[in-house]
Amino acid sequence: MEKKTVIHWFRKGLRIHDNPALLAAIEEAVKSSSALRPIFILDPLILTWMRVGPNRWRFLQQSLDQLNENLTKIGSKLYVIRGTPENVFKRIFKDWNISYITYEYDTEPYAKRRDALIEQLAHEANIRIESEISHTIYNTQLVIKKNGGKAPLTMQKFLSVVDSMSKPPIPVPAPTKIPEICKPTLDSFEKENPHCYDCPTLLELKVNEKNLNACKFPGGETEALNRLNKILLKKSWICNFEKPNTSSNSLEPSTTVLSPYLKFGCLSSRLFYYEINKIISGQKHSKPPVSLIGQLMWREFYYTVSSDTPNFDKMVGNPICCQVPWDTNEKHLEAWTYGKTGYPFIDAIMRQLRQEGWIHHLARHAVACFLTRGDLWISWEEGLKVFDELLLDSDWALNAGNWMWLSASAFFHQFFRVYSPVAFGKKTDKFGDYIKKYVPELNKYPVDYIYEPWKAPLSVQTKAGCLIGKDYPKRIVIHEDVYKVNISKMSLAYKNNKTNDNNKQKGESSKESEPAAKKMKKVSKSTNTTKSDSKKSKQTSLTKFLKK
DNA sequence: GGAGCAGTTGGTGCA
DNA sequence: CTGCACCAACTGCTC
Repeated sequence: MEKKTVIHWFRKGLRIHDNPALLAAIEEAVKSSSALRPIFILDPLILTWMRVGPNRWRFLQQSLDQLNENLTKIGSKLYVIRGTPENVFKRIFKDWNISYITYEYDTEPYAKRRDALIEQLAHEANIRIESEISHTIYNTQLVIKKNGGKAPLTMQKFLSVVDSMSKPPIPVPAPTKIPEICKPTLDSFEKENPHCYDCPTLLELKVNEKNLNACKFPGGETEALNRLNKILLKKSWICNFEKPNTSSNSLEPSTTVLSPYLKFGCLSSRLFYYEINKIISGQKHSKPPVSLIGQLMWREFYYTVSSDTPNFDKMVGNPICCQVPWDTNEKHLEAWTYGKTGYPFIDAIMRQLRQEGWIHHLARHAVACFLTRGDLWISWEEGLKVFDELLLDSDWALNAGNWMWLSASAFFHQFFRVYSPVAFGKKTDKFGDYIKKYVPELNKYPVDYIYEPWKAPLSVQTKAGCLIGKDYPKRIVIHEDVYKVNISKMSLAYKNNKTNDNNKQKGESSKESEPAAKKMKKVSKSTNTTKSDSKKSKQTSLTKFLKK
């Protein structure tokens, strides 16, 4: 009989620092003189259905490599096991004589289902299983409890709730040397194939290295800590940080780019939180929601709301999401996705996203507004899918939450504030250097036309070697026309939502009211000017009110 | 229950 | 260059 084995199961949390579940596993292994096997499960099926672009596969591959390195340094290693979690556990329950399993708690619905299944299996096999909270700074369930059983739906409310709670747990140190006695022997698979638990290569992850761009943000815990430590040196920058004042289109990132490391858990959000707090305490400093701590609080906020909201990543069946009759337009969606809208600022952002896997938060605002309520009137769920594929930091809760925010579907409601695909970028890059970098076909354009190349006279276009409509697309919509129509469509969607909500509350059948989508089509044809339309709607709501 | 205010990050035009 | 009113007018929260 194989000697007893203790498992720590890595999923997110790809680090050894501030990893309480890993520490618990080590402690148990030492105490019971068991073998310690830290594992990561690589499900080959996921390679076929998950929306993960090559940049993020590379980031994961690098993160696993560094995790294995860091585990090796303390006398262990990472066992990467191929298969579905269910099949993998069924097999190792038998082969490894497992007595105890630990993992980091995960709030995502997919993860909750997965973990419930494994907990059930462990229970049936009489194996102890324990999870620790360390992906978020706060325990999301406690935040919800403190707020009366519901997730706070505004940032201010969230901040007041966490302020009234006790300070979050202090990060735990990384483990040091693991005793020899906890070293596992080779199992029968390893005897046949000594490399069967090795970290995956890019080839195994079906990434064609030839298609990859230069790696700007390498994955892994060591990279994460190096990046954090460099930032921590900039004390006055940290104290003065205000997100809205950072640039969406500088040639090098104007923010920390720690998000991919937080997403995979290469960096502990609690460590980041405590290190920043150390620096700002006793100093004059910016405050949430715009400060660096505020950025972490936004992450907590979305994690908390998403854990408490059904269908959080969808419009239909999502109780906090405004139901909007978005259009489908394959051509426009494709133009947006590949950076061919004819708006250089928008296209530069979308191309940077595809190449590098990271774009500034405000750049995300500009393209998200453009896709949804601003210009194209396409569902935020389509944008979410593209971001999910291409972002290194794509995080289920944050991605859906921010898409709802930008499309004014939840959290944010001032839908009449629309980003201009021309004016917004000019504020921080008046010469268009960012555009020239990512949309190189325009790099000979004079500064007067770089944001609006369709305005360039033919002679200028010829001289710059780039004809609009041939070498660079003609803009696919006229922003100054469509955004006004879209504002009034949004206004109507809000009104319909309100009536539907009221009907629901009264317990009336919603079938009686005309479906929102039908109403919308009628109106969008007749909306020429915002003024007359909104006056009309004001009147109708007033008469309705008087009739009551 | 209604008024008033605030809400991480809009754009434009004018003083 | 900065500050401000205006655009038309949203929701959630507080009092």
